[in-house]
Amino acid sequence: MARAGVTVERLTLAAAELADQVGVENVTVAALARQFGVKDASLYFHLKNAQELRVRIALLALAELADRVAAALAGRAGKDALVAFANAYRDYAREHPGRYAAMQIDLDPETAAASAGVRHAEMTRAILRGYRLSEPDQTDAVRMMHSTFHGFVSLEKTGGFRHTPRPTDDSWSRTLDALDAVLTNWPSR
Amino acid sequence: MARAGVTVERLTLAAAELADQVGVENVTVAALARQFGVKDASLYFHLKNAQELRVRIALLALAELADRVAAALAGRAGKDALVAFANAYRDYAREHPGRYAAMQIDLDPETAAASAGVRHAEMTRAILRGYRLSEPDQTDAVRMMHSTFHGFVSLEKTGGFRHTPRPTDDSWSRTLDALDAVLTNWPSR
DNA sequence: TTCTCTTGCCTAAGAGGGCTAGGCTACTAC
DNA sequence: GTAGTAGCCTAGCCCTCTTAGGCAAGAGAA
Repeated sequence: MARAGVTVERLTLAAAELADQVGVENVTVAALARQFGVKDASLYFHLKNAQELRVRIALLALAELADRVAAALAGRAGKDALVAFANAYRDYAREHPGRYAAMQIDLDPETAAASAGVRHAEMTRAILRGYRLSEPDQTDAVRMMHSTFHGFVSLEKTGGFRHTPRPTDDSWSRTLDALDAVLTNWPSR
Repeated sequence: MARAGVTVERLTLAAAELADQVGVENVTVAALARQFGVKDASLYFHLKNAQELRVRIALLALAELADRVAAALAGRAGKDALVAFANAYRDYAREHPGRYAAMQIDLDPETAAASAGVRHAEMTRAILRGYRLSEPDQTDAVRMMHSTFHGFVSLEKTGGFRHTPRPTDDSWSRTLDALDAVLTNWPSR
């Protein structure tokens, strides 16, 4: 009997691709086992449980996204950097809806701290250097920025913007303009 | 044999409460049946399938949220209205995490059009009357506003802000300040 | 009251998925 | 070559979703 050669890495990658195709909620241990030509029970040698699969997809996605963002930010500053970051973020979410959805699951604190989410947060702060904000304004601005990106992408995906004919791409770029404007002129108390 | 007195309304309400307690993904036909002292199969007399349950939770939540927002907006205008809307939205999401999560599922177009989401959208536009924006700026602004609210609430819930000590309430109110500022001075092309 | 029809529940049963326990086998290291 | 372990298997349990078919309670008509 030849071995199937299952590894956690291969499982995670296959799970991520499955997630993009059918949604995270449909990423099942059984489906993966079929894909690898192996029985479901066998996968529990590599995984603690089905939840671990989703967590691993999330961590993979966080790392991939961080890489993309890093590449997009290289050599840019100010609004240029903002737009590049935003587009990298949105593009990733659209290309990988399942991976993106997995990112939203609640990671336990230690896992989150060890994840690429940290790199992500650092880069977000890096963008704001161009806008010369000091604490705590910087934290507030980071949170607003992240909220705007995530909210937009998320609503766009679930069809929240469907009832108005205006192209979402247009609204997106105007939202980035607005974000740039408010960061440039952050309201002081 | 006394009848259990199951109705779609009672089912939906129980499902919504269950969702708030254990999450939408754990709202199961079987669990509801247990709660009503009835066999699972019996519920299919009232429901088409398990998905319908989640849709009904979503519709209930949309209606409840629309009511809350309407109440919050009464007699307010400008930034006052913006803040009232935002807080009503966030409070609802925090009090009813399961219902809120259910709201994010993808409703098919006709269902969505018949839902209270429409009322919601109208009220959002009503806020913007105070800021005197004309189309298409108004649509862009509505989308940005909604994105910010949803994004913030969503990230707050999944722990996305946990790595920074700053109280999220503070970031929230500063975000609203910023939103007010950018709406007041919407960047023209 | 009695008959009838509909409504609301039931049992039975199959298809999946999650997961554990225990066993066999192929490779690895000595 | 042998011991040990890593990688897979079968069997089996529980849970959920869903369909099919049956029976009884209650409402309305005769």
